[in-house]
Amino acid sequence: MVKRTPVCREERVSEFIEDVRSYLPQDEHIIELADFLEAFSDFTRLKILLSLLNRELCTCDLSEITGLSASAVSHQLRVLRDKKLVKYRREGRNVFYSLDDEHVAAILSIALEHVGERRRLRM
Amino acid sequence: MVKRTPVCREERVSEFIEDVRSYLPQDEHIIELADFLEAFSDFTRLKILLSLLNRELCTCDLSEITGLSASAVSHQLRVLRDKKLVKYRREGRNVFYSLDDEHVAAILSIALEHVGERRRLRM
DNA sequence: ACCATAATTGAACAATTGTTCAAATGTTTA
DNA sequence: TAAACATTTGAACAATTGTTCAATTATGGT
Repeated sequence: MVKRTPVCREERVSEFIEDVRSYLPQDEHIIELADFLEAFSDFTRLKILLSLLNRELCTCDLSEITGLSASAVSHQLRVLRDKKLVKYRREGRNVFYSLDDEHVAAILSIALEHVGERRRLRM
Repeated sequence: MVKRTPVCREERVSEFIEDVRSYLPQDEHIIELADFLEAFSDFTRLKILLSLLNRELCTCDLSEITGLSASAVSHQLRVLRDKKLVKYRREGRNVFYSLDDEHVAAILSIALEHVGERRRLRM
């Protein structure tokens, strides 16, 4: 019996698949990527990030702005800190947060553009 | 008793908070944004998207490339379709998928740059 | 009409997530 | 050293997620 691996690419299968694979980052790096992008996936975290797009804010500001408890905000800020989307500095009793770098701002604005465009196209 | 709302911004509180809020998109739009960005948060979906960065691929190719069952891939493709990250066309028995627009590719490359940079900084 | 291949679907399950609540830690001022 | 405010933490819980498995739909070839 002949080897009958996936038929959708016939004989070319292994080299074709290998070619596409060769352009992919290593699994380990894709995991890092997913970990980073996952931070953008929650409503509360996005609201925090969008607020920080304009200026540095403390936990208690963010609690007021989002209408969530300081605890809930702090838990999400920890996620954003761990995934390196925000940086922070303490000033007296307050801890002020800001976006970590321009990549974070860039992703937010491209995504805003995308959904804005889609909305205009009625989707 | 005097009104004692959040103390971290004293009397300026309401106007300050309102000012930050005024720059935020409506909640409804933040939900759309989260919905879109959430699609990037999973390892498998990311691998699919990164594969499609180079060329159009059918479900069975993607199954081979990712090493996942056709069913698992198809479930994730449905998510990507619903959230408008990919478009598709049928050709005979095969359904070919490709990235929906440049925004998707742009987000992927900025994110790759971000984690690459972070990696170089040993984080 | 039948069979093989391709793709999708629905139900089920374990695993993960985000919030709440209560308690603890820092920091400043009296 | 108290008391007040700001922030963080850990445990617990409901809700959501991604995969597997079995069944179904779709298309093309014989």
